[in-house]
Amino acid sequence: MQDTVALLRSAGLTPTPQRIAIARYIFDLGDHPTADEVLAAVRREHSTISRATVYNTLHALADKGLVRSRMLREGAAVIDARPEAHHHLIDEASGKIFDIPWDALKVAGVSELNDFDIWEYQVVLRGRKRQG
Amino acid sequence: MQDTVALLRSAGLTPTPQRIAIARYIFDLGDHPTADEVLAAVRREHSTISRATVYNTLHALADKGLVRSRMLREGAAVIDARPEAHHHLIDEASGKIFDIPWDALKVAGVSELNDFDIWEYQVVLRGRKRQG
DNA sequence: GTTCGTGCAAACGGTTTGCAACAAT
DNA sequence: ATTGTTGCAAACCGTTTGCACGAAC
Repeated sequence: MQDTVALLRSAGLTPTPQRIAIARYIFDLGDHPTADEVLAAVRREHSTISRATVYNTLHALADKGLVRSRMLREGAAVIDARPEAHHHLIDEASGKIFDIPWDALKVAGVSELNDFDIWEYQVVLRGRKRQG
Repeated sequence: MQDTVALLRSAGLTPTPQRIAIARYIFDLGDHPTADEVLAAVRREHSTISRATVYNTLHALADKGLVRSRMLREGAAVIDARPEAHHHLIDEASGKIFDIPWDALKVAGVSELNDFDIWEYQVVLRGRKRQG
């Protein structure tokens, strides 16, 4: 909605109808769609939108730090609507990716890796959602 | 060498010259090459080896649990010569991937993720090797 | 002679690029 | 007029697949 327009504008991106639709889909969904899923979803409103525009917009959003591209699925990158640090759990039964809040896990020992300057890390977990 | 032949045989894979060369390269290197890097390296000895054979062998080795394919590089999977649990540090200056021993980091809170059965996790760190 | 492995080529899927048309300033 | 955005098509790259040849038991 207007939030999305303002968000795009404040990031220095002209809020075109296509970009608004892409951004709205990504941020409303809050999930981890692939570029193709974004394309398919936005095609419902904008039947003529092209793959190139989707990739252009995703790159622009990533450059501005509004989203992040993450390699959590085989074959395709996924768009992460939350650029702040958090962990990821991959449900290997459904393929779904769940965000795990940063504070839900504590990693000890990072500062002892003295050979490296670490500026980011995350835990990637694989498992299955419990039935019930 | 003979170790590699024995390794392949004990995994139920006929030790052909190509497979020996591929396995030897992967395990001697101990690094995280892409399939294409394996191909290029093995081409030095076996100039006629094909991409298909490399992929076939990598899949076979992965099926037998001798290596793992990991999504740690953009665009291409990398071969991990160590199937046992450990963490990974990606040097964003060189692109190199370093193994971090399992015991070097402690992750607390995994067992409190009650909605999921977790059967594997790792920490993925990004940073840069300190000069010196 | 059946099985398995190899090599070639084509296909495939995700992503990138070049370019012409078009909008907005 | 310049700048930035879109859409199309082609290219590109990593990976997979189909198939015929050849080696091994």
